[in-house]
Amino acid sequence: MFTQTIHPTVGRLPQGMTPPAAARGEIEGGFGLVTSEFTYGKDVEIYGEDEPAEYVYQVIRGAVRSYKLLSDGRRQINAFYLAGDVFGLETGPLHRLATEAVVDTTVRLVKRNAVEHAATTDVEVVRKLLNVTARDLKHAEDHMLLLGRKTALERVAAFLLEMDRRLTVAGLLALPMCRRDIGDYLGLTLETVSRSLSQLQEQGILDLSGARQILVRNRQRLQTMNA
Amino acid sequence: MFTQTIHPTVGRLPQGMTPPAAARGEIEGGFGLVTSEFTYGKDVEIYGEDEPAEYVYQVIRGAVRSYKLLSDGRRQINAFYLAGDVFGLETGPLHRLATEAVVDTTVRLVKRNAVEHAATTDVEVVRKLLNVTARDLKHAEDHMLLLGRKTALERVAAFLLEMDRRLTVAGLLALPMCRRDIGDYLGLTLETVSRSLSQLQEQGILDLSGARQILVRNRQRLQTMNA
DNA sequence: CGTAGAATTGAACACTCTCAATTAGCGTGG
DNA sequence: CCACGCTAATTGAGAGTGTTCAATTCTACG
Repeated sequence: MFTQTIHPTVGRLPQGMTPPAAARGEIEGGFGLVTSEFTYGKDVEIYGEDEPAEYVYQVIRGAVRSYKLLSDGRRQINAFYLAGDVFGLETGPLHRLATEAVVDTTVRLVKRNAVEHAATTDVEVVRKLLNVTARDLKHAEDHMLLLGRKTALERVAAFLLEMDRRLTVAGLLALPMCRRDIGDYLGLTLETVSRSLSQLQEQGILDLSGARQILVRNRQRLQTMNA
Repeated sequence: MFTQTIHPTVGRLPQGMTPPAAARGEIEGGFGLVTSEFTYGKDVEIYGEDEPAEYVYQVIRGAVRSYKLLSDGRRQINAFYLAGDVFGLETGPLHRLATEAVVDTTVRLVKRNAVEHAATTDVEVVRKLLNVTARDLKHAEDHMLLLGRKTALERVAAFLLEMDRRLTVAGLLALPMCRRDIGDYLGLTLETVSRSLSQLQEQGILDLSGARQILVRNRQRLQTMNA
């Protein structure tokens, strides 16, 4: 067995522990560097805020949330990373956000200094890093508009459209995250998220077949709600 | 006279009009490319959302707001760019946000395709682009926490600390933007911004000598409010 | 000075939050 | 396979923060 599941009680990758190097591949399909795979259990921290950035990650299977905390525990989730997404890339020495596995999640890792090294000589590598960062920035810009200016219903509609686009399989949207995660992503409470979803169901726009199994019946009306 | 002020009624840089090439310099102190200067009058649009990205800009003097609009006019200001800041850099073909001069503002411009060209061969240039983008992303991440999870008072405190850091001269903070701009930056109404400032003044943390002339009396208490 | 836009302040309202109770869903073990 | 138990999700009622609308004051500038 090449990958390893760390359970919540175990915590994250211990100091000095190297992920198994048996699995090799490429981040973003082309850094041409040695990579490893690693599996994190549900709710396990991958790295903490202000922790040294030692790896760059790519989600192979599962989902990851990145977030910041205030001193009293208020949390803002900046992004959910799903299969294929690259995360954990930094230009400075530290991670500016913490990340956790939303569900059991397998990631591919590349040593950060390997990427750094490649980036000093290869223009294409730096351009890839720029593209990854620019994608995150675009997402952040859209999300600021949502957080600063949209109503609860508009936020939930936007969330559903984003997730619909990113992880709908066979017409069914299977959310990996709980209502609290959604609330912390949208700047709402979990109750408001729940009420908004119920409201969308009453209006016949959705079908909730189980709290996390969503069928989008009227994509167009969701889009118009998105202002 | 090498620079030109366009007044609000005139609008922005007209189609096909090239900024005067008389002034030369460098963006970020080192792209080594030919640049021009241009001056925009107060409230004049520099570029619109989804407009082709033809230039990269650097503020020489003044202040710029970048923002997104919803269809009904709600506005979210993502950032204020002040003297020295680079803005308008895109990896795609279009600007994803609109920008306007907050006050009469002089900018340095570089043709985007000149930057693009330099970036195909010179690793250092791409690294600079990456650094600029990463700085914007870090700002956006911090701002998402503010918009999603902070109270009105915490937002205003954070805003004052940011502006204090970036443009206090001789102990006095001279804001270039109006209350509505601040509100649209912080996800609040202008009235709430005004009330929060009054409240900070009552508590003796600030001294408002004129609505836009602020003396920060107790920086530390502002920092603790910032949670 | 006079005027127009900007900022402040007040009062009532609304949207979202908080707190609480109930229901649903899911994994575990008998 | 079903029952149990725990967590997640829903729903309700009341409270609160920030908004809206309106009036007044301030300030910058012609």
